[in-house]
Amino acid sequence: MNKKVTIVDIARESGVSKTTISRFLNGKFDNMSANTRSRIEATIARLDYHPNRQAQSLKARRSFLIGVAIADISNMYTSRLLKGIGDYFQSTPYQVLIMDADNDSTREASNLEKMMTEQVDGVILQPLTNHPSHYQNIIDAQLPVVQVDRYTHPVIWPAIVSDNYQKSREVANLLKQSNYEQVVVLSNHIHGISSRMNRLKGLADALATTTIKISQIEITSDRHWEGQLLSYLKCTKKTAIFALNGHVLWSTIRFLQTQKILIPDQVGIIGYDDDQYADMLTPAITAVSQNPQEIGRVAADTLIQNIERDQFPADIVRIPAFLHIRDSL
Amino acid sequence: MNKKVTIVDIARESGVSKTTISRFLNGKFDNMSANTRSRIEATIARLDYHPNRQAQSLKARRSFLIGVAIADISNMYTSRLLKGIGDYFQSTPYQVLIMDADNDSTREASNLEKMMTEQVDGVILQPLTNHPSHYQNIIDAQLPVVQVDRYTHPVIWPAIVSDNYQKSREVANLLKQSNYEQVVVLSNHIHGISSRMNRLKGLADALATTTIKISQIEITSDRHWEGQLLSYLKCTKKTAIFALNGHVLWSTIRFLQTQKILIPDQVGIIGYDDDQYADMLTPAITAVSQNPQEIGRVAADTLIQNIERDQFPADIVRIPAFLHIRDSL
DNA sequence: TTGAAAGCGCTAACAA
DNA sequence: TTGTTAGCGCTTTCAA
Repeated sequence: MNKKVTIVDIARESGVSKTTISRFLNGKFDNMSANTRSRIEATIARLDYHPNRQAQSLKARRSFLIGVAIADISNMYTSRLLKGIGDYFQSTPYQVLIMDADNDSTREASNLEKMMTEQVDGVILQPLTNHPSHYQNIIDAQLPVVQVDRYTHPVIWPAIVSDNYQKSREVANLLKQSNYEQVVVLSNHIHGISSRMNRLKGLADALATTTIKISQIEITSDRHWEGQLLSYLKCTKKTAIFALNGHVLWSTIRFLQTQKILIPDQVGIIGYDDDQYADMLTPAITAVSQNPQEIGRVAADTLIQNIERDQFPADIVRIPAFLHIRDSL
Repeated sequence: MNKKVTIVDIARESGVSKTTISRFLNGKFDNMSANTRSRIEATIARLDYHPNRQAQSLKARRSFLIGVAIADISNMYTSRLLKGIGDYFQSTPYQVLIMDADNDSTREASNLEKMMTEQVDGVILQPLTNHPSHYQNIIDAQLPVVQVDRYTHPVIWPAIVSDNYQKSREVANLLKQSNYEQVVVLSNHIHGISSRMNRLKGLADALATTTIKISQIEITSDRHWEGQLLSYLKCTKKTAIFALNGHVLWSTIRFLQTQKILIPDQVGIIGYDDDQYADMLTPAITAVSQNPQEIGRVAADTLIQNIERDQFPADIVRIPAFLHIRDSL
């Protein structure tokens, strides 16, 4: 490995002091002769010099690193979220440190510890649990944090989320219009995940004054939910399924296909569609699609406002999702 | 913001020198009294101390940062690749700096520049172009690099990819068995992307001795390709479409659906399926699915071998993809 | 078993 | 217009 070239090398080769080089690096040309400036420029290019970020950070007492603590990296919701975040930071001096918790609370804690060690200037957090006590270390450190997709209870940091509650009321209207008598809500572990709880609550509130019955099935790693679902479908009531995220939606449809249960004749279905393929199935699936890219962009912007201008914007910002009405309900 | 607690604070509060604290941090307990050790432990916990990574890096002259330069972050291939990379580094002292080029060569160059400034210890690169001259700066810096998904020509760094060429030969066999007379290869910009070129070449080589005719359509941002495709479908030959990536596959199917062109009666289709939903359509789509997570894991491991043991393994490692035969061909 | 001191690459106050 | 110097938080050599 070749020896790294440092500011001292550039200073020596340019015949000036490293102070002058530092001034050059930081764009302070006010009191610099054009000659010096161009000589430095040439030397830097010739030696392919890159200022050492660790040294700069040490001196500046900030890392220009933003931690992004993600629940699970391998789904399209997260991909698009990261696209929004990455695009925002592209034109800033910040770098993004993405850490995937793989839906494991222990790993999330470990990720946040690592972020502290990396001296991140702020965190974008998709929290795995809704209890602030899980995040005591970053609270104590008074690290700027913006939540995405979900929020803790009580809400201790700004949060950028979809308008889940409102969207579920729209879903409820659809159910009423089509004379459904029963709706089965399918989701992964729901307790403590604000987005899922709001999706359920919006539906429950909107259906409270009707005779439409709500049931709920939580999908676990065993396939117990399939039997439960079948038993709900056995009754004579006109039934719809509401799948609270993309993965659940596709698992459910796949299961219905294997059981030769016809959509929408034998059961209606609606769900959240992370992947935007819902229109490609036969029948096309009525689905809610979110705007995670915009959530990411707004979250990044909110965090930077927070870090650089000590501004704390509104607690919860709701980015509209869109309900695509198609043929499955 | 509260003042950061440093090694000096811990030293003072523990009544020892910072040398001793440093020894503690680095697990050098050989010559340390149990008393001292536990006192330090307590102080660190009490003050919630985190060693400053920038200072450590500066001293150690390495950042423990790995740069991951990705062509486009928002697709499932990349998500699963990142999952594999992240899982690997989880248990190491390295952190991962992911940068998305958004399929823009200029942005890729800028990302690599940023990585140099961040002093990354190595790079995992999904190259946007196949010409090594595009990567002159990281070549000059003698930075350890491992390529994923694609490789430059000539191959200047180890590469972990799918067995694209081989898989296309299998596709060719399928085409022969089903008596197709013509195949239209649909893809994004193909020149300079080794994976796509190999997918095309494998097919061409395997069909060279047959009468099956190969045509190629490159998908651009205008919708010109749709007309081209239709004109190929007008002829009387039994025709199949081979879509070289997931996005192209879905766009094509969506287009065929709008045109009411029946699969596989009027045209057969086969393609690469990043999202693993190909079995859910009607008819289920015959598709190649890759193993990006394993590619990521192997790439990470190869890079670390390279960095830590100066070992340079085989040039190109091919991770088997799998051809799922379903009903669309 | 522990500590003093130098130095990693950079910035900035102060001096010239 | 440019340079000297101290110091950011840590590791490590050498000494005790």
